[in-house]
Amino acid sequence: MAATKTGIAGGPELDRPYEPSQVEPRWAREWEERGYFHAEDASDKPPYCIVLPPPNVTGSLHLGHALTATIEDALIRWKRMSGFNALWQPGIDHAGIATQMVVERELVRTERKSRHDLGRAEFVRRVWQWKEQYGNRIAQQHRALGASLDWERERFTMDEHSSRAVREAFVRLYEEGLLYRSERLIHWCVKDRTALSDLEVDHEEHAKAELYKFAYPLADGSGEIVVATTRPETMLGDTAVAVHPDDERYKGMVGKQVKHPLLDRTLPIVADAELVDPKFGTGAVKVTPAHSFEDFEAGKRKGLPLINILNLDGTLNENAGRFQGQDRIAVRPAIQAALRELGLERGSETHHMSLGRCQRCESVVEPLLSKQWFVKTGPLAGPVIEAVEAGRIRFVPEQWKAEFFRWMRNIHDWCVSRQLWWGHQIPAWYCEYGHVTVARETPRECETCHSGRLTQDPDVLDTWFSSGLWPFSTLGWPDDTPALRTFYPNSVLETGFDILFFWVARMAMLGLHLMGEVPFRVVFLHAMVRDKHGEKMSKTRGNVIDPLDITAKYGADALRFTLASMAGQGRDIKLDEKRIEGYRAFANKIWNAARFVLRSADGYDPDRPAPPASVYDRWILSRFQRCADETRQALEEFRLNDAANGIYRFVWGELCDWAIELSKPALYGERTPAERAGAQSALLQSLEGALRLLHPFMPFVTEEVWQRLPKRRGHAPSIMVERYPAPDSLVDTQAEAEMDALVRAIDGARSVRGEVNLPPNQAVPLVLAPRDQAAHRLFETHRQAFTRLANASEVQVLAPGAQRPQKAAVHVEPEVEVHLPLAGLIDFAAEKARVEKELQKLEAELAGIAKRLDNPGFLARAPAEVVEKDRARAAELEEKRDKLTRHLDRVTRVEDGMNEQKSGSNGGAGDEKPEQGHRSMDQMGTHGGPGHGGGGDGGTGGYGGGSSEKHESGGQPGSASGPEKEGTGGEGTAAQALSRVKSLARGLMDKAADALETGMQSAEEKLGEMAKDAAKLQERFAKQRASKPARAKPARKARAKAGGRAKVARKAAAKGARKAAKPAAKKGARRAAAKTTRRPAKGGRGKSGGAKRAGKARRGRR
RNA sequence: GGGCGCUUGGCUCAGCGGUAGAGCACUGCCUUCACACGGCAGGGGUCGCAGGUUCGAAUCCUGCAGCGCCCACCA
Repeated sequence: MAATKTGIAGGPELDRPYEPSQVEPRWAREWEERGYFHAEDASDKPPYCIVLPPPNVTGSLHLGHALTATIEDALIRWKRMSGFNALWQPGIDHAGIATQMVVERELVRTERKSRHDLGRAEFVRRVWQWKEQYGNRIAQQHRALGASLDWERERFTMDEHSSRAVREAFVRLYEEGLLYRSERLIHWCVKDRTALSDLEVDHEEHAKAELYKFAYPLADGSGEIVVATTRPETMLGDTAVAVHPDDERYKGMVGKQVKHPLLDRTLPIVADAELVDPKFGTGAVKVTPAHSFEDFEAGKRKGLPLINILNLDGTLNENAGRFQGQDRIAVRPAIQAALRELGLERGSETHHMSLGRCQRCESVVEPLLSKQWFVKTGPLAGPVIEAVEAGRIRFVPEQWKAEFFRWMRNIHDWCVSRQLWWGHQIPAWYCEYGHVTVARETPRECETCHSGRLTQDPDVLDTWFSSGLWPFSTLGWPDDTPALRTFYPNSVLETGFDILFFWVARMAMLGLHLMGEVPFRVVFLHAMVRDKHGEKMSKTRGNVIDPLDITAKYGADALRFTLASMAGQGRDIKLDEKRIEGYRAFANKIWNAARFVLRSADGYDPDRPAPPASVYDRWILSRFQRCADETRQALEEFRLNDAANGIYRFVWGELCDWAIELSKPALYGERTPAERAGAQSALLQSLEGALRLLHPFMPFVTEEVWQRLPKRRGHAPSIMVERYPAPDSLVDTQAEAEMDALVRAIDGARSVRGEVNLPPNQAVPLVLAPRDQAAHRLFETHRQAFTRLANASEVQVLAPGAQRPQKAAVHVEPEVEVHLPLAGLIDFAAEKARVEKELQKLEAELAGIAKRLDNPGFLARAPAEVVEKDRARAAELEEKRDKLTRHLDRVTRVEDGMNEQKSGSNGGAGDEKPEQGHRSMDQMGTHGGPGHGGGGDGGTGGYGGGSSEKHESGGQPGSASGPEKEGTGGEGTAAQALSRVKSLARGLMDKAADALETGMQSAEEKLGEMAKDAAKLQERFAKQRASKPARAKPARKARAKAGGRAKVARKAAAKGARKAAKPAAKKGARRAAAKTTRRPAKGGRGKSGGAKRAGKARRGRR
């Protein structure tokens, strides 16, 4: 069909369904080749900059990356379209430990060699080789997602420039005394044989341990002191026993010496209130300053010596005497045995403690005395705290600020040296006399003694040191570059909350210190994407989902939109593939809407769009503008989910469900040429605008469709360099009000149709009874809308106050009563039940309001507008109630008439009565029209005599109505109940399957849980049965007797009965959605669209 | 041990003081010429429990229970 030719070679026709795989790779390539992703170093446009959190070079794209990319690309594309010089800075992190481990494993696997076999230089060369081979993968994966990163600026934390920045930062901090080398207790991983920072240690909660007690004999032989420990082996490094100074038990012992039972040493008994909790254990603590952080501090206070008993691989060293060479954990029984032999064992108990494990390899981390480099964080953190307090850095969501403060205010010095080979080697050199020279370039001689024999510190820097410089090192720092001047501070730093301390805090400290200004204005933290069990996805768990598999299946657009729509979630995002599937349908919906609109776009001139010709045109343009305003607002506030959902709702619930449907007659040439042009224009404009609104979220389908739309002269060559929809003056409250009334009336007609079980494809006549002249004009104008959208065979609009048809089902709105004169098609007993049900609903709501309005406290204290709203609502409900009551009267009498009819009398239609009162009037005759065949013309054959035929042929309504009146049950109800139970059961099964699959629960636990759930299920089922005791069986009987047609009546009657006890109303619920005018876009598209929502809100304010 | 967060229909989640919502799933009807990756209609929740504040509470406060996360060197 190729409505408009695109500039893209090989573009598919607007085939159906939409096929993302044919579109996405092409545009991803095209955009990049055209240079759209590139930002200028300097520009007249205002700058906007986000740096992509550099993924690990070993990384493969997972859903966390995809979420990051989705959010950041949405922001960048939005800003770019809004006239900003938008830079999204890409890069890769060398990821010290992680990468070294990956390459080491690979080495063992392929060559059966360790890195030591290769030597440092060769090993590092291999890592680079690995990087060249695989390091580009994640960048390609980002391209597939449509990420508009400025690839020309792509960086690596180990590239020459970054390395220079690292050395510069190191030297400056050293010179300022903010970086020092010191022998201190650090976390040591004996497996990876490196120091770890505090953050790289995970604490296993409630680790089960043995609290072991043994006695130290006093040196003077006057007795013993019993200590409790979870680590008996560390007694080899003990240099004291501590008690609480106020502990009466040990008062006389403080100052005495105890004899070490296994080594030839004595140690003092000291008093320390800080270290010792007299209530714990025996109240006496063995002190091992070299192997416990707490003891280390105590040792400092008491001037105790440090005895290191460990080698770097976790075995005991020469200080362990005869235990030398054994592993520190494996040796434990031997130590215990030795103590037992000496008769010093004093029992043990089970104890729960937290155990530090290496984040990477999970081995138990050892506190170890070691010489390492540290960053003095106190002086760096202070200014950052001030900056955040002053609002120079803002947190979104704000709750993270508190967490950030907590950490920053209790910050410890940062151990930055790592005993690895892969990373930035520390720019410090030592001469043979132990002097240190720290320099930017390799020095020739020692700056202290001028010795030429220098050795560089073999250690490398923590990966986070280089990524801590990322917001400015990528822009050219330490040079003063135009890019740095333009894009520092970055606008937003967006990342997962899990690296708030690792990365964000360090960037804030280093950035503020080295640049003199905070590195970013906003810290925007997103949730973690979890697997379907809520488990964190990680390589070690093996539960990583490759987003590209998802992309291949549903398209990058669908994945991105899903992630964006869930971006509001605080901590966890449990991704359900079904959701993605749903949004693929959305892309397809857009595709087809465009297909349709383009099909009748002939004659449309985008440079001279026709003015709106109908309410529909003005309405959809107005709604578009509201959607645009709300989207921009949501984006400004980082509510991406609200933005995405709002657009979804506009496109599906308003543009497709209503605007397109209502415009069809005009587009098909059934109206005037002006109306046709107006409809074309309004639809194309709102579709085109919606595409631009949506582009940051679904870049591909919006581009592909946009290219095919007729465009203005001088339009941009791509939607991604078009302007984002700006404020305009399209809002038309008049049109919205009219549409609102119209939509409610049509919805009402549909609803009645549904409830009396008319098949959608069966056209039936419709009679509208408007409240006043204005309503009359409105509905007269829009008769055709009912024909099309409520499948009316004929629409008659009565004069206000005119006689209503009597054999009808009805829906009441304030402006209009919608009558379906369906004699012969429906069972009036059912209609009666239906209306009674609705009346009950109304009464319940009225009662609620009345209770409030009768409450003096409410009247006195509630805001005036709340009271007024209630009054208005009450009036509305009362009016509706009256109308329905009158309708019920008519139906009741018709029912009698039908009985007569059944018995042969053909009358029953003569007892109509006027609306305004209860005067009996027989003179109506042909007045009302539809009631009497003569009122309408051809179409009215649907009721009256002709319909009787249908009636009879369709089943036996008469016979159905008999049992129904008492039975009030239905197969519909039975089916619903069944589906209910099925749902519950499914949930149960899913949970069970999950639990078993993950092996997270023991079978016993699971059984207990299932039993509980099963009880709940049973209870519900019982409740459901109890609420309609006599129903199921009579219903079945009735069906058997009455045949299919009786279903209508049964269903309606059953519902009436069921609902009687429950005042809560579905319609009321729907109305609730209307109150949010600010954000009508909650959740999905909804059945009734925004027209209704907005309309209801306005009505409420009246 | 300290701190934070969560508990709303079968599932995943919005709502956070004024009439209980969305998507998926479920039920019924409809292959009407944009779309069955569709349309229309419908069923389903006393918002974890117990108190309190308020004219009014999913919404605010307190306590309890369950779940999760972060921080911390308690032997």
